[in-house]
Amino acid sequence: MKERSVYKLQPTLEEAYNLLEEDLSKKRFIIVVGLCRVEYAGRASSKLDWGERVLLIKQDGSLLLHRPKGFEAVNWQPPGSIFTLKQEDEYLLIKSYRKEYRETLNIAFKEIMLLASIKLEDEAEFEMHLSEDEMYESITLNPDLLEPGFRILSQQRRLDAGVVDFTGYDSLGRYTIIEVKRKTVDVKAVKQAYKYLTEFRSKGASVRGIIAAPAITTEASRLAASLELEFKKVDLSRCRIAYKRHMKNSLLGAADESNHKPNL
Amino acid sequence: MKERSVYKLQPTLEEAYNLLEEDLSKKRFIIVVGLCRVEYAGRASSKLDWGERVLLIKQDGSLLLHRPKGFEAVNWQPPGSIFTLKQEDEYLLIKSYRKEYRETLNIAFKEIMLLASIKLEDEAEFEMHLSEDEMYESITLNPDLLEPGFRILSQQRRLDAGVVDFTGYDSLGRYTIIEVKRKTVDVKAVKQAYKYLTEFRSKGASVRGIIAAPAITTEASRLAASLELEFKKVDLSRCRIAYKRHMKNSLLGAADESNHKPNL
DNA sequence: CCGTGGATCTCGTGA
DNA sequence: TCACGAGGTCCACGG
Repeated sequence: MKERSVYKLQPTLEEAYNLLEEDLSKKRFIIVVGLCRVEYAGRASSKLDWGERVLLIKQDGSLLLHRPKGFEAVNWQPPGSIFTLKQEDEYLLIKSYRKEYRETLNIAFKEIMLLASIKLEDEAEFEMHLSEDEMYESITLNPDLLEPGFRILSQQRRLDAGVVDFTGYDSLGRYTIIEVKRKTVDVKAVKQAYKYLTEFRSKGASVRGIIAAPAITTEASRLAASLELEFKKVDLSRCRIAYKRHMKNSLLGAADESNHKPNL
Repeated sequence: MKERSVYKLQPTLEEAYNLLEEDLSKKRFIIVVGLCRVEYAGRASSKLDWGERVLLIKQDGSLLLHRPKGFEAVNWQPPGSIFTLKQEDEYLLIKSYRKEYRETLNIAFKEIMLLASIKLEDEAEFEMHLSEDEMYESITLNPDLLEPGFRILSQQRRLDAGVVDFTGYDSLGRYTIIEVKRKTVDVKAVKQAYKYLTEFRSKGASVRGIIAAPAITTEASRLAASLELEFKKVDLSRCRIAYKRHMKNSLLGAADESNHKPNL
């Protein structure tokens, strides 16, 4: 462990103060579990009375305070905030200040059950698949995912009403515009697609309109039908396969790069 | 501490397995610091190779995995997800499954530096001031915050295009609709407000349109001007004062209720 | 259950 | 730096 980590159970507030001071300057990942009270002021303001919580302070100056329940942190500070420590009466005060919004977060600890600080190493690259971009990409590479025989004319074509994802001809040669959504289509998405369709038709074009997505809500489906917009179910796992096949092939072409490792 | 918490430094994976099994069944707040690899599949899918991270598992089944940097968790699971443990080869596998979206999150630990689990108690109520609701409330209580002499006719009135925050008459007796935003108005907000205005005017009414907010972007300002929508700057601190005054007064009137405490 | 809008949203991208 | 749009957004509230 060689100085990389410090753990302390039930430290006194003074011990905690001294440890935290070093942790913050050494920019370690800090975990504090204890009884605290919180005040926030900035874009809004909040108060939270005494309770047992888990505080995370990261090496980049981000802060998260978690209550025993719920996905979201109850109070936080994004990266880059500045910390100051104070010992006051019976409390250990951790103050965090964020310049951009002039936001302050004050946490007063009355009792600390655990203080841990560690220098963490994590250079891995986070790979997210099937973002909206990649869904488009997989369709571009394989328009049959939309409809057998579909030929793409344009992508991300700008209109007055916005940007339409695809235009092209279907297997019967009909001019078609396609709006792609990665997730369940709601009425909002249908209305947007209808705007595009209207814009084309107002220019006198005979256009077929398609919304392509993995799913659609019942109400959106009803609206789409009444607007003569077709819904096409797109299978995400098929997109995934098409995309991976593409990545693999393009990686083969750039195999030299795939062997690179960071120097660290 | 009486069984309330368990801390273990550098546990073997087998020790960790046994401890985690009990922690999960006892629904303790769990903190794991260690070297892990992550895979997620559900609405999207992601992969994260080996690295040192901090895992939080809460008593309500929410999960957060944090890297050494950044505000956001790299992977997560909202409350209610279900966990299973497995020991496989050299790894301790923590699986989390979320029914709603059929999402799975698999975390494989190769080494654990710290395992802590605690039964946390936190019954405090989180008080947030100056949410959008409270901004409305303060304006309702004191319409002069918008414009001296303004009289409110309706609040949150439903239209086809959405819900308009206020309608009423200004000091000159002109029928006016008001859209309130708690933060900087952007073009999107202006367009929305314009929809409301259009709906009223399409019914033949002569209507004045106002957007009230603490600030407006330059472009939104330009758009508002061209659409004949007025921007009214609302001072948040004045809202705050008005709101607090109201809360104080209403608390005086409901003093008996303020003494209630939950039975727990 | 779906649908809508807000958030101390955060975070990227582009002008 | 500002403005705008996306997010595995999450979350609360309405119908």
